[in-house]
Amino acid sequence: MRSAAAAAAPVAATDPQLLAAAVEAAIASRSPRLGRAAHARAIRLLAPAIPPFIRAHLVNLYSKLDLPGPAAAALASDPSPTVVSYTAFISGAAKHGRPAPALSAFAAMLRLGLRPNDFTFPSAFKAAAIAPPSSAIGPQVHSLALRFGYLPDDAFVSCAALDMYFKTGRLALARRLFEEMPNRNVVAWNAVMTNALLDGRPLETVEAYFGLREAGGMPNVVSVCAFFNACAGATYLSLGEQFHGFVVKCGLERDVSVSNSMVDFYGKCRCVGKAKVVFDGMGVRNSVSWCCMVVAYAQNGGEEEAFSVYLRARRAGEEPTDFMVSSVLTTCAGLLGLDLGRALHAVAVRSCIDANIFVASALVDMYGKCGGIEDAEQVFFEMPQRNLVTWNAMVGGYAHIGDARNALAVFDDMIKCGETAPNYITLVNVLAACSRGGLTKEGYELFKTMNDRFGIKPQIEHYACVVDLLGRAGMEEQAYEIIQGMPMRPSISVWGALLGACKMHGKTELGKIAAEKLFELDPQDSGNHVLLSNMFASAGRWAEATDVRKEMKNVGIKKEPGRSWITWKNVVHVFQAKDTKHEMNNEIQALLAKLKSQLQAAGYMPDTQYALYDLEEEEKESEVFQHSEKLALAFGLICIPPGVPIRIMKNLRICVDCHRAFKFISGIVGREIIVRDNNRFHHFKSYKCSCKDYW
DNA sequence: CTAGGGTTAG
Repeated sequence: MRSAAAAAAPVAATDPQLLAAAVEAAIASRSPRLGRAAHARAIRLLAPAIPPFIRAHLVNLYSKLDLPGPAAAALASDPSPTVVSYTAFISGAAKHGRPAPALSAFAAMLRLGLRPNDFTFPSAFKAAAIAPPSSAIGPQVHSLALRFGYLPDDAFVSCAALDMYFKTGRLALARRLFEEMPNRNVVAWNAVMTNALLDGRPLETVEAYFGLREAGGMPNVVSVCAFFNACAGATYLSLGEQFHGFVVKCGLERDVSVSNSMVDFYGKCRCVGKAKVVFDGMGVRNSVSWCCMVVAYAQNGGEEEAFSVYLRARRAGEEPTDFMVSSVLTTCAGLLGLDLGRALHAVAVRSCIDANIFVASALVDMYGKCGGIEDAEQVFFEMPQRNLVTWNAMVGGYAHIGDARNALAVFDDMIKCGETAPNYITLVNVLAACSRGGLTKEGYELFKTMNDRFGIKPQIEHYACVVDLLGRAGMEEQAYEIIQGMPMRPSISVWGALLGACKMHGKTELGKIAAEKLFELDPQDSGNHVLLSNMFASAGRWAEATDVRKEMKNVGIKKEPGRSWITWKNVVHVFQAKDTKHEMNNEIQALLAKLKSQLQAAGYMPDTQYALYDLEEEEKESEVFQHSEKLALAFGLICIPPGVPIRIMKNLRICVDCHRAFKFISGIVGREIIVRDNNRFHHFKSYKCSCKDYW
């Protein structure tokens, strides 16, 4: 901020030194506006005789601020450009990911007979490293550097060449250059370490580090970051912990980037506590530090903590960056916090980062997961560019609400557009959409042809989807055959899908088989036991239902209590079945009684098949009328004004009777009701649900 | 006045 103020201060004299200082300040402020002002001042005060070094300053100014047009104009308007102006231009263009202008400027200076120096070559290599790898530009720059005598002796030039060979995928050439380097410094080792990381070979990063140490070298900040990064990627927890000790001894942990990479490392190794210790101990933090801490919580099930770290960052004066907003949005998706997500969308718009592809994709994902499909569509259709993750998020959004038609349509668009090939996640989402939307034939066809059409072999998740798909449609036996023909061991989700289907269609015997497999794979899970017990109960096989319950008790498995919650005026109201503790219990009970008679008048019959024990019908009826989701709905109907959709969350699947009742209630009282359970969304409107009773 | 290797996200 100080530098911005300096740049804004008027330059009174035509003193070139003062002007140069103003240009430096404009660069530091990273503000194109101040940069243009500095340029205008230079032209006004010094034209027509601008000293050569000021011209180089101006080229540098525009290049550093990433204003390619003005930078090129400033260079072109210079009657006698120097190596320095050209190098500044090349450097800026390379830094901002514009290899083409950088390399053509390099060619232009050669044509003018200007001799590239030891500053020029590193920037030229940097540009060559990000040029299309098919072009042979990198080796050409290499031979020039040889001819001008900067290779192999100049350390800066050779390190830049090394990095270029790695980044353009010429591994053999890179390794040979590395072997032949006479001055193999830390930066050379770092280039090996970081490029191994980029190519997904963390073990090689660690090995290169030990190579550096054996050669008697000392790691610097970059080496340390790369090492932690490798440990994070490969979850080498104890190696990273040992390294942490060493880093502290060297005093390198005082560097912000090093500490950031430690926070990230501990987070990725599922040690949020240790991440927090590092974060709390940091004397200086930057926006990346806050972001690493948010991500550490978010990726370890600490959505609330992640969000509160974000709020702390904002209070500490951090601007919301694209990194931060996209990270926090995933926590909103996890919390199902549509309101929080909307608020973040507004933040993104205000900070002009809502079109960033990461942010926009995160928005599509968040809206899709939080039940705001129209908002997801709007973001999706308005974004300037899309990539694989964006498409997957949109298809996934449709899958969540079971809109198979639109999921298939978007998938079709993706294929037709031809820029992005689908991956296995895309196909999981499409199959899941078909399954939930009841497009059995289309889904099954896609499953059978996905390898031929897209070169994606069905993996375990695809099998789980297709078992679900067939199972929901009442083809449990066919699903079972597919399971038996699987080339890999069926997972929990595969057997779970079969069990769910058997429960849905009362295929008790096959369900028993699936349940037993599940008990083997995950003996502590309560959900499967409950499902099997309920299945016996609905078949009237009460003795077996009770046996399963007893077994659960013996093994010490507790059923997770069903909970539903609803947010009203920023307060979360949580309900459990038969809950009477809520402050508005009397009003809730009164409304439920009234609804019950309205429902019966409308032709609703309670579905008591899943009431847990062998009770008399009437008792079962009152039992299902105290389910947590019904209590939450009654509360919502009392508090939330007409016209506003009522959004309810549940930690387990919505119960069959509640589902039936909600359809009636949505029609009787003319309200939109949206239930998000642990499986999917249900949109109730005018006696119907978006799932078409197929879930 | 110009230079190499770097931390965070969907």
